Amino acid sequence: MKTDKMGEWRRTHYSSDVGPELDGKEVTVFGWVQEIRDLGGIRFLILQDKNGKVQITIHRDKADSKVLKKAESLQRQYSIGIKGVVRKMGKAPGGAEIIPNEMRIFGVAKQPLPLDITGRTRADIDVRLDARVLDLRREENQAIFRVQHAALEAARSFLSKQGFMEVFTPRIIVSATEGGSALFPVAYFKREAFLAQSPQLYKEQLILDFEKVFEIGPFFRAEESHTRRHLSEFISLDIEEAFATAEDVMKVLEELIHNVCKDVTGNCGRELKLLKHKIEVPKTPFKRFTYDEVLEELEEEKIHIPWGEDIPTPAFRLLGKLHPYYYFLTDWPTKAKAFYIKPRDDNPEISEGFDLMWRWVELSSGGTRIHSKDLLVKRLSEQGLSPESFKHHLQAFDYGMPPHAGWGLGLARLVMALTGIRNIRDVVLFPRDRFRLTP
RNA sequence: GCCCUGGUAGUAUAGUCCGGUCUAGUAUAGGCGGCUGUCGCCCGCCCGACCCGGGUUCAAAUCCCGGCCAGGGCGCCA
Repeated sequence: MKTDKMGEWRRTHYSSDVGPELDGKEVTVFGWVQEIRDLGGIRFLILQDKNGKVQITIHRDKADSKVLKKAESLQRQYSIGIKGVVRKMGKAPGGAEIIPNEMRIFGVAKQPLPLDITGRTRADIDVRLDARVLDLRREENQAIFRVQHAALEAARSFLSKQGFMEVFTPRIIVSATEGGSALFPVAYFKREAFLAQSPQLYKEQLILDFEKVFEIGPFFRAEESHTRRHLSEFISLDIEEAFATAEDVMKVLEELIHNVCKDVTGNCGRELKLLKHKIEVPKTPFKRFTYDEVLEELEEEKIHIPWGEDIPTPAFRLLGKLHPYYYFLTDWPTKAKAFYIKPRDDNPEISEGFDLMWRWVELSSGGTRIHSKDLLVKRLSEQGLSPESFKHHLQAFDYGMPPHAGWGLGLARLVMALTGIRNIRDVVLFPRDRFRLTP
């Protein structure tokens, strides 16, 4: 099919701008055909753009013959332009519609589409992800990413006001020595390198110069996990602060969450309505439970966890039922935390590490860091890591490393909390998991 | 890596337990036709499917075995 050129046409209004107050005004709108309702003598097109939908109405006996002919050739998902006159009309959605004088077809769409873009016939997530750009036509899906955008804006603005500076650390790193989760190897010229699993070491080094830094970026973990809250590639929001303790950065974190919730609630009314989700803006300070308190609580529920062990997922699910809000878990056993988390001075068995939970999901994890080189080297060895392979990191500790603390927050998990979406794949545009590498 | 569940038109499902009634039903999308106020428009007609391989049986969408794929869960996830 022959398509039209955009030519000199430029959009004058978005769908959301078209209302009864524009009655009689000529407008140019661009967008995609979401639905066609042909009643014979009258034909309704629902035109969708990034802001919403507007109805285009074509009367068979009144419309220009060229417009009529084009209208008859339209199909779902064609991208088109309409130049027409707004008419106040109580019977139209939003109280107004556009009567076209001219129509241009820019892009056609193969029929039938691989899934229902109106969302009435629901498709499985696998089918939806295979046709992700079409899946993202659905307004609820677009709403998720607008919420994410608002959350990011709120977080950036909050952190900047608190004196944090945004930085970027390398995604390509030299060795897999950070311990813990598996890394993806990459061919780096003639050497082997790895994709970074976190900015941890770099952000710690940078507080020596900038004191308060934050980073928002993708990280990679080659885990075997296949759950609704894990991906191989995820966006992490990290901060690190000099001359600070766990309690200090927990305050930053809870204030950040509070601000994000407040801003998203204020700015994303339409999106939250589309998602049928209400955000309860959490009051600060958040509740804090110690590891020991949680173990006791679980004991009452007949779940026994030996002291020092990590808390298994089913136990976390139960905790989420008991505490359906944002809360901190503190005083973790040192051996359950990473090598760089500082043991308490009065009891080295217990660390100054913490987790921020939302119900049963771990949103963030952080703590006071070790700033003594000797202790850090000792902890590395205890965890079976070689201090030699950390020499570039350790050099920072020779140059006046101050006490410091920080945390990392999983963006997609936060968006899940903000939208009520239960599968992390739904809140990532093109998710990468153990089995999915396309599209 | 382990466990559970599933795989039927473009999409979503019924049928599977208890083999024959299935020439595989329904909705939606798509095609054709009709309809001047729809907003999940409506009405009529049409197109379109049992994941792959093997086995059992007179007979397999249905039972068995293997494979592939998917979903969920667990472990793992500094």
